[in-house]
Amino acid sequence: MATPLPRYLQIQHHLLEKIQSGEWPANHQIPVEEQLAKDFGVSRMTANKAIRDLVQQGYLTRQAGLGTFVTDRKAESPLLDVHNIADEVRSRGHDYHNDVLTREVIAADDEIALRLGVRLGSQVFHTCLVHYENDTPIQLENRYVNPRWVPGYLETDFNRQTPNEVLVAACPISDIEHIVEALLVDAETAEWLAIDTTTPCLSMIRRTWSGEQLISYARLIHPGDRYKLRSSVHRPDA
Amino acid sequence: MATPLPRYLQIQHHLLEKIQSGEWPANHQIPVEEQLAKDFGVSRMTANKAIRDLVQQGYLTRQAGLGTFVTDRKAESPLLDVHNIADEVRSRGHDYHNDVLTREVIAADDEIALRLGVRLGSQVFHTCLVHYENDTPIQLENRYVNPRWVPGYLETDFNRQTPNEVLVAACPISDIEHIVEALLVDAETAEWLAIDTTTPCLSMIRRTWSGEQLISYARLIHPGDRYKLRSSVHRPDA
DNA sequence: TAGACTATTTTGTATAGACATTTTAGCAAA
DNA sequence: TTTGCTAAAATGTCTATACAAAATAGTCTA
Repeated sequence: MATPLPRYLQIQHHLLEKIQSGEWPANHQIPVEEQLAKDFGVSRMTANKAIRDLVQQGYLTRQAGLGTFVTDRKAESPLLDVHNIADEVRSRGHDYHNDVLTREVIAADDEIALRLGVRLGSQVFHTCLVHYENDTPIQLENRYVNPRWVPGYLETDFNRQTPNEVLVAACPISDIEHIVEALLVDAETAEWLAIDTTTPCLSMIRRTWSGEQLISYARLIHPGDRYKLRSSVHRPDA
Repeated sequence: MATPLPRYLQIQHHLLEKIQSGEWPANHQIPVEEQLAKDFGVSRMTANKAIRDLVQQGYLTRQAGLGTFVTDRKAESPLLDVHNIADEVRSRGHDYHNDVLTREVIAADDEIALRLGVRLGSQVFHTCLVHYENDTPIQLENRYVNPRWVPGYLETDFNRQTPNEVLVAACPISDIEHIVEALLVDAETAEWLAIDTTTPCLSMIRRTWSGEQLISYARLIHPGDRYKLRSSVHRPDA
């Protein structure tokens, strides 16, 4: 590079490093403009420009008479996350395990054939698992998988690799559809989730495609008081 | 207000008006810094500040040696259409209308200040609406809007333009975050939605950004038996 | 005619200084 | 103890100027 980095960008990088390394936690007061200007040997206006940009970008918060502080914002979840429950639990520092209730090959009935896009009576893999966070059930997963695309699905040790991970490993996931609703569950489901039948639950139906191929149809039930679904969408062009 | 609007903000407003009114279409070249400075009787640096901010916010695009141009935005994403409750209802061939329960300016308390990213005590717009599909309530919308980015919000006729549409019209929506959970609602909310307090409901918290600016914080409550949330994600690269 | 040079326009970065506004802290007066 | 004043610290806005870098249009030259 013939042209060196502008000095205000150098200052920004310095500040971002402090913020992103965690050396400056949320609400930490950063050096005042005059000090920054002195440290970097620039005028106050240049330090101001550097800070101003970071404020607009949401990293810093300023208040006249008080100072400039690191913005307190929650960790943003990855944008197009394939939503792996095991990783999610572990990222909270908790233990993850699951119980496999069902692991079978079935003939697709009306509903499954329709939802999975296969012929009536086709052989389809079916699993039913309860996922635990620290011994508390947080999800009941009922999943139907098209054997054509993930032939080894049923042989998986699901405590080593979640159903989701098996799919991701087997084929590139290109499309995901979610249908979410709130409902009450039947007695059997309630028992598996260790809740009663008056607890509102989050039902999530997830269909997963690889290219034009419908790979898997899953129905996930979360006890309402133990789970929140978070999603972010970012459009870089707008 | 004893303190007049800073001149660089006056310039920004002038430019935004030209852009949002359509007088300056996409790719239109705006007056050069020197001209703007002369028109508003300010120094070039002040005009530069005004333009610089709008570039960061995505309204303008600059190129050294060429000029400053109105950013060419892509057509609105289906994401927004899907989440526009009025269009959704009408697309089902049903009638849509809403009741405005609250329409006010409030001082941001702890929670609102945190969630909307504004200073404690800042003035914030607040509206509370019930959305109907064929005279059946399907959503209670509690929304807080940052007045800085959508100054005319409170004057809207919400039966002609939903809150969501007002935001989309006011600024380019670049990021949306949803947090979804299942829960039971209090007696007042239940009454508004014409349900009882044992009906599981879908709670959706939606935060909307334009660039790095947090525009709006909304809490949407749907009766569980009357609504399903549908979302699709497509990853072209995978 | 193709290529090199030049001038012009416009944005990009940077400076040093000035004054205004906001907030807090400390001190003095009621 | 409460109130009010003042000083300070810090950000907010603004100016006038300077030079650098990028793109373009025009001109001169080989």
